[in-house]
Amino acid sequence: MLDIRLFREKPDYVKERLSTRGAGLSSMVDEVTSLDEQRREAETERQKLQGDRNRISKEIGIAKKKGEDTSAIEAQVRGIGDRIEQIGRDADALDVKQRDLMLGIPNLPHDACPIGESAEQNPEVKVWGEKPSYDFAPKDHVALGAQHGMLDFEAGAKITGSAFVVYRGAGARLERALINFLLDLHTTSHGYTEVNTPFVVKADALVGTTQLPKFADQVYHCQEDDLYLVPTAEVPVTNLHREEIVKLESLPIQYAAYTPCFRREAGSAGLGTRGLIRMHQFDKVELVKITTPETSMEELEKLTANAEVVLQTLGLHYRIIELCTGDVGFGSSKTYDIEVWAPGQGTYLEVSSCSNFGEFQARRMNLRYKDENGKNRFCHTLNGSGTALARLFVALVETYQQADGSIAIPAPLQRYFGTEKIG
RNA sequence: GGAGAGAUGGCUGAGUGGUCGAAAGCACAUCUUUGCUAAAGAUGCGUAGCCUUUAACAGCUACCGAGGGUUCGAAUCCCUCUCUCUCCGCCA
Repeated sequence: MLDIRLFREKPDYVKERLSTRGAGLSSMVDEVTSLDEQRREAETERQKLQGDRNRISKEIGIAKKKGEDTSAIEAQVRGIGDRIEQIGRDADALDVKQRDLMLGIPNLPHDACPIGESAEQNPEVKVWGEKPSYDFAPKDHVALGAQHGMLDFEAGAKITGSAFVVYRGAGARLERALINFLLDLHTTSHGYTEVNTPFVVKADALVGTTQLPKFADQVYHCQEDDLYLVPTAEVPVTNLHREEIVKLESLPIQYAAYTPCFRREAGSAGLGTRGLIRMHQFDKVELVKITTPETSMEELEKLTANAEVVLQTLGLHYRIIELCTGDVGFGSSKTYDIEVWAPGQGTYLEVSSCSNFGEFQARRMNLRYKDENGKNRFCHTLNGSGTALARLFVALVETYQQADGSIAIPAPLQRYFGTEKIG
């Protein structure tokens, strides 16, 4: 959520920034400011009447002690009470309306975020390694998965539905090895604290990290208990500190967490992809940082670098693109996407999206810290995948397939997996 | 799932309809004093919003787990919910 004061004081700036995301957003600014004016007018009136009531009610108490008759003055206060209720209803309604509107307005892209209209304009900012070449026709992970009995899409469809998979044998073991490898890497080499959270959360948590209310159709909801399956560990982990005032000395707070991620992918009918690329459930190790406003941009660079180490250690070719203003996510002010090369697909796959949300999420979840002057200020929050598992699995098996059909396991992963190759 | 108890400011803990945003203690901050590494005294010490303002101060409003209700007036009475603790049941 954005700061309402920014709308009052610099409406043109807010409009200008929002318009870099796309047309149509800047008109919301005028809607907010006019609503805000009405709301405050009603609020001020209500508060003035409440003051009257408080004052006169006290007088009644004093008069009663003296044994005086107070029926006339009581009637007067009753009248005030009625007006408070009327005006209060207006004020509350305007307040809800304003909040709903504000929750639907995306974050302002940072000045450092490149201007652009769509994904085509995302600049490539880094390339690491090279596309591997093969003297045979590389297979894709679906074929390799079937060949080694690692991936069973039919079983996933049978017990749950399409876009769910069953990992078997070496596949299940590889998935588990990768999770352990990633958690160990980030906790021992990069200073993150491992957390293991619930995989279901309440609505407030999703509002805090911006999945609700706008993207309600993308999350699985358990109606009976009003709980949601996490679409990413970002949700439970960032919300760990919601409604807290954290100590300045504790910043930056850095967490690494493994969770499965559940996404309805509504709107992407058939999901349009083969294999593991786009599933309703996939594993992911997520990195989350809570920082001061002054350090968040440099922490974004570090976070991205931490995620890159994963691919470097595994020897996987990747590139980094920076999302332009027209493509950057709803809550983000600046985002890097890391895309790994998958030879069997002949394409890059997004395995990590590293974002600085500024105070956008912190404001929604009321996450603050006390600064040097003892003043409460909103923290900045960041997160990035470190990395998504399913696509990492894809890149790994497709990259390391051998002419004889076997799959080599990169050296750093061998102690987690147990052997040097599959097949 | 059943029975009972509870939820008050950073912490402990008073307060059962009227000058209560809330006693007291602890902790913390500043100052003073004695002096020596501890003690005494004074003052201050919640959050958010509104109004005003260059800014601050002052003022006003709301907040005593959450949401409703009763009342001229609610931390205090009533209802619903959430969470915590104890006992019983069930259970990996």
